Amino acid sequence: MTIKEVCKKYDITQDTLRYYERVGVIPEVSRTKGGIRDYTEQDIKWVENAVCMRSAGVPVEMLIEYVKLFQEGDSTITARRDLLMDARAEVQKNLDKYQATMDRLNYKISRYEEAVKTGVLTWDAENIKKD
Amino acid sequence: MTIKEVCKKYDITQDTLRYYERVGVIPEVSRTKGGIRDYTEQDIKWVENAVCMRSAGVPVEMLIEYVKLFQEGDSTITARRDLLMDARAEVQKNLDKYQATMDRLNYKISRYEEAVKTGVLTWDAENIKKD
DNA sequence: ATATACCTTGGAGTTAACTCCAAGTCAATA
DNA sequence: TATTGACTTGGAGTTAACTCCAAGGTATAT
Repeated sequence: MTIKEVCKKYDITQDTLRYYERVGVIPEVSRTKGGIRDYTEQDIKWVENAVCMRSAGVPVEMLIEYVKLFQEGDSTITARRDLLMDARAEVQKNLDKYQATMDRLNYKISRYEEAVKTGVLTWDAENIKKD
Repeated sequence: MTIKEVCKKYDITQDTLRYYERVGVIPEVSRTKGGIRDYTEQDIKWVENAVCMRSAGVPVEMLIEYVKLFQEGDSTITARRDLLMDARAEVQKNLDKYQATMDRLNYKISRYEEAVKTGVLTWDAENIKKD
């Protein structure tokens, strides 16, 4: 698979994909004789993983560390597990924050829907913040 | 309430709080005769809102726009509602991504837990990716 | 074979959101 | 009242994660 196809598949730019490879967010990708990237299934799995992790804010630094450990072989299995658990804790923390923000936005929007109908913006006694 | 107290309450730095005020993420904060910030309940509500929204990745630019509209008065109520709905859609999209990443991490970690016990890292037929 | 489009690399530039700094002012305490 | 610590401003610097660029190689269509 060419870089163009992979980029389209995951909706990222070629620059981003080359950058990921350059810094080690994904292992080195296989090439044609001419030196042009030709992604294997394996390569694509790594890309998919990177895109997913990045979309949840897992730092590039952490993905690099994971790939490095992976390439060192089975002796790093516990280290990799620990890294994944750290990442998970971080993602969960953010998930909770995002949920809290959704709750706040839903409340505010419900007040605004009301205001658009009645022409008056009101808040519960608890929330005398008027914003 | 002093800037120090507000920062402690929301676990942010004074620089960040002054920056928020400077660029308009929150409205101008009230001052003592000496010109020192003295946050009112209202001011603090704005800070709380900003911190919450930022923690879910709502861009500074969007918060600035909201404050601007708010200060223009009731004629901007529908515009503010629309802005909030845009923000909500964005937060929801990210929430979904975070959840997808949690699922992936949970699966990987379960495989690693197994590997730590048995010494062998295995994957389902579907997931022959070995990472 | 030659033009066209796409690919390569290394390195420089950009963006958002802080974060730090210098020079000076304010306030609480000995 | 003098000193100490916290506060003020405007502006410069930093960081993470891309994003762009130039010079050149590769591959496909005429």
